[in-house]
Amino acid sequence: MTAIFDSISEPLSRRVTAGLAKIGLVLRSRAWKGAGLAGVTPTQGQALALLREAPQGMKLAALAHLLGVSAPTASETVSALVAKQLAEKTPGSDRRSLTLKLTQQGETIALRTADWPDFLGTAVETLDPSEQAAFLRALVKIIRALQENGDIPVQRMCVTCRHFRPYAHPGSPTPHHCAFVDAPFADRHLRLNCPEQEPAPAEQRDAAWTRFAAPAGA
Amino acid sequence: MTAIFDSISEPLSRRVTAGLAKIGLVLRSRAWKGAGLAGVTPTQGQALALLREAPQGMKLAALAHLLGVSAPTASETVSALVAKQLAEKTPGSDRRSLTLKLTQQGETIALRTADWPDFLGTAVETLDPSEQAAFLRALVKIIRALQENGDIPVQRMCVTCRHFRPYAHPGSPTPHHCAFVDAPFADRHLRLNCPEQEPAPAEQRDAAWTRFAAPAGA
DNA sequence: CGGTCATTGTTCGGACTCCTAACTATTCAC
DNA sequence: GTGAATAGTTAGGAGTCCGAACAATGACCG
Repeated sequence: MTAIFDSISEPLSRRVTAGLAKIGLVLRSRAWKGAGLAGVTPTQGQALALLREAPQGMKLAALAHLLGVSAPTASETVSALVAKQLAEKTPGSDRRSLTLKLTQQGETIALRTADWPDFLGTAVETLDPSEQAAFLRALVKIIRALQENGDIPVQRMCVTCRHFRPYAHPGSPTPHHCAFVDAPFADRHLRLNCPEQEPAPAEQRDAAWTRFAAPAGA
Repeated sequence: MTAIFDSISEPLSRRVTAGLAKIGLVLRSRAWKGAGLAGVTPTQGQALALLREAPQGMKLAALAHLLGVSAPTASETVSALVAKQLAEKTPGSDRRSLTLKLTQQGETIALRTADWPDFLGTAVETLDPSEQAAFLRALVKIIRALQENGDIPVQRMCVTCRHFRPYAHPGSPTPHHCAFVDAPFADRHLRLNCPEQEPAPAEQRDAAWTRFAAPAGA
């Protein structure tokens, strides 16, 4: 039953990564055009978005880690934002560290630049809802694997959260449960960046993952 | 049956694009580290990969378009590659245009740098095969939508190919058919970059797409 | 033939991205 | 206290990216 294409094609996972890379490429190139209009460049825009998600402020090293760049690059980027009066450096806990915060203007710009990948959202919406949900579920799995491997900074995802109860309601259309808001939910509600997320202890996390990742969800 | 999460969450498509953006971010940052070892930078590596797929050579403007950058940027990038003796400029059809080709060394490096997203391949392989296939299918849909919208250069995909016969074998595990090699295939074999691809005329393309995209494939 | 006009690619100036290496200031550990 | 770790900056260099202005060449038209 093996098709000829199984032997003559590149591996499936390779074609998938190629596809993801193509999307990454266009995101990068769009970021220059789109974010450029708002007067900020891609990395600066990314930094604004990250700072917006951390209203209590963020250290430079943390920002560098999240951006996936070295400390000097982050330092330069922040300096540029400060020069544009979109962010400010406030004293941190130490006298050597500092806390980064957005200014009023920064908030405004951050909201505006958060829209730049809208063209991609439009493309995603050509998938029907159940396909989007399955796609999101697969993305979560991929990102978790990257995180587990140390290839990506730790994300505030449901699947590694203390309040996540996968398949607490088997058979239901909303089979999972969030113990924080005490409500059931489905794959389509999975979050990558929940403000309420708290990392679960290792043992709980592994058990939850095993249960969540089972093919049939059984 | 609407869950509380439907009202308090960001839209599904937005969370999907956020996930794709996160993967794009790590690809970018990895490209600096990984490709840096081979002595080429991300854009240069990307250019090598594109040139490798076009053994007959490529014009500068075409490369710029595929890279998603302006002509000056492409010109600089190519100059860097030529200086490193990884590519060469040969006369084109005109006396103003030129044809870009890889050198022997360039081939070697292109093969090496083609490996850099391997860490992502490893993560993708944590999905079971049927989930990978569904993921690829969804990626194809997204990329097609981007292409249709002019957000991404035209790709050599099965779904827009003259030889593509979606669901020519309904009910079979390999329901589609490629008229070029005259063999059946499945979603998991879909290609994003087939050397044999020839764009189908508009009418055929639309008919094939309608048939392919139908939820049940019926 | 000569005059436009579009095309192909380059150069220029400037801002940003990104790194490693070297540096200052501060804090912690013993 | 002295020395090691930590937080961030500066310096230098290669690369990425753009728009504007430029030289060629080719195409078209009167």
